[in-house]
Amino acid sequence: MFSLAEENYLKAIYHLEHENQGEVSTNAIAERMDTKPSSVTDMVQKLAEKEVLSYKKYKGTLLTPTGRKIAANVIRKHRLWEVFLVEKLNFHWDEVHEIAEQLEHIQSDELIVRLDKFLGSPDFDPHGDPIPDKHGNVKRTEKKLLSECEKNQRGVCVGVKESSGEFLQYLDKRKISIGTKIKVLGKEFFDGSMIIQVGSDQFFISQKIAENLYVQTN
Amino acid sequence: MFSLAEENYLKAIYHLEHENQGEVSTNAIAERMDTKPSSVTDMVQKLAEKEVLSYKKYKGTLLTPTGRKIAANVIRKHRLWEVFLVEKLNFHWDEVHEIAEQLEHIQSDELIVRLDKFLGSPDFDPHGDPIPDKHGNVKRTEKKLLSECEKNQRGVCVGVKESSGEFLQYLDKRKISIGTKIKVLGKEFFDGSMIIQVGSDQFFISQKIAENLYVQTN
DNA sequence: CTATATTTTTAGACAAGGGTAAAAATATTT
DNA sequence: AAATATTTTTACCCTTGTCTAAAAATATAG
Repeated sequence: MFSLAEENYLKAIYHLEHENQGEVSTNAIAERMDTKPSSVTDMVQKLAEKEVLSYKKYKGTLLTPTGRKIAANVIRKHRLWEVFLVEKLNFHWDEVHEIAEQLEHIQSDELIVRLDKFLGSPDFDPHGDPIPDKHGNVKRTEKKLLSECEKNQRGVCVGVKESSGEFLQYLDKRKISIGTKIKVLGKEFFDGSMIIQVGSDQFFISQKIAENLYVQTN
Repeated sequence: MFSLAEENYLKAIYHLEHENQGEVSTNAIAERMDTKPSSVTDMVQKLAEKEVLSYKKYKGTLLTPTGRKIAANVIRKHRLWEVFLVEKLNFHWDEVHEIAEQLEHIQSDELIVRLDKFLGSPDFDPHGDPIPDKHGNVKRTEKKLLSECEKNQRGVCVGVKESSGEFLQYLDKRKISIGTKIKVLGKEFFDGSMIIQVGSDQFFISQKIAENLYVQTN
C-alpha cells in the first residue's frame, strides 16, 4: 500500500491540481509540503513508478485516475474525522486540523464505513468543505451570486462580477479573495443586505456587494 | 517526543514486565515484537539513553518510572479507542485490536481527554482489561477464587490452589493457563456450578473446579 | 539571440529502523 | 572445570525519506 509520506504527497498534489488547473510544479509541491524540491523530485519519480501520477522531467506532474482516487480517499477520511471531532467530541472547528492530519492515515476501510454511518453520512466537514464519497467523487456545484444564497449557506468565493478598483480594495480590506470561504449568517429581505462570516470575522455587507461576488456553494 | 517504534517497544516491555516479574530479556522483546534480537539491542540502548528504561548489557531491561508512564499512556489510548470502536461503531470485540494499534499513536492529549469523557470514562476495555488512568495508574485488585465471582464478572487466571496432575490436565484441555481471561456467564446457587467463557469457548464447570482456580478480577 | 535567472534534477550524505552473520558473554551439561 | 548450547551484542548492509551542493534544463531579459 501507500506510506504516510506517499499519501501526503498525493493529497498535496490533488489540492494543487484543483487550485491551479493543469500540471503541478515541483516547487509548488515542495512549498506546500514544507520540504525541498530535490525531495519532491525523488518522491514524484517513485510515485510515477507506482503509476499513481504521470511525470515528465521538468514538466510537472498530474495524478492518474488511480492516484486521484487514493488522494480523494485520504481527504474523505480527513474530513470525516473532522466531523467526528467537532460533532462528537465538541472540538471547535479551528482546532481539529492537526489531529485529523494524523487520523486520516489510519488504515481500515471498515472503520471508515462505520464512522461515516455513525456520523450520519455527512456531505460537508466543519469548515464547509465537501466530503468525497467512497468512490472519490466530490459534489461540484455551479457558481452563483452571493446575493442568491440563503441564510446558513456556505460558499467559496470564485470570482467577481464587476471588478472596479474600489470594489477590489473593499474585498482586500475584508480579506476576501479567490478561495475565501463565506458563510451567510443572516439576510435582510427588506434591502437584501447580509451578515456574513469570513474566517473568524463577522460583518455586514450591502446588497450591492452581494450582487458582485460569485461563490461556489455546497 | 517518542516515535511510533519507540512507543511500541515501551508498550511491549511494559507488558512483559507484568507477565514475568523482573528484568525483561532481549529475546523476549524480540519475540513479542516479531523482530530480531539485534534490532532490540539497538533500540533498547537508544531508549536507555533517553532514560525511559534502565539497561545493563546482557542483563535485560526495566522501565524507569518515566518509561512506565509513557507505556501506560499508550495502553490507555489503545483501550479507550477499543471502547469507542465497540460501543460507538459497533465493531465486535475481536475485530478492534489492529485498528486500535494504529489509533493508540495519535498524538493529542486533548483528544484523549475528550474521547474519555465522550465514552463516559470507562474503567475497562471490551476485552475486560483495565484502562490506566491519566497518570498511568492501573486499578490492581487482589486475587480470589473463581467460585467467589459473580455472574458477568471477569477475571484473569493467576494461579491454582491445588495442583494435582489431573487438575492441570483438565485446565490444559480447557486451554486455561496463567493469564487466561475468564468471564462468568452464569452461576447456579444450588451446586455452585458455573458457565464460563474462555476465549470464544463457553462451557460448564463444577464448583470443585471453581474452588481451585485463583483469578484476579476487575 | 545571447546572458542571466529560475526551476528542476542528480549525486552523495544522513538518521531511523530493521536485517544478517559472526563474535562475545552467559548458561547448561557432562 | 571443560565443553557445549544459548543469548546477546557488534559490525555492517539495506530501505525510506530527507537534506545540501552542484549540474542541467528551461525561462526571462536585454
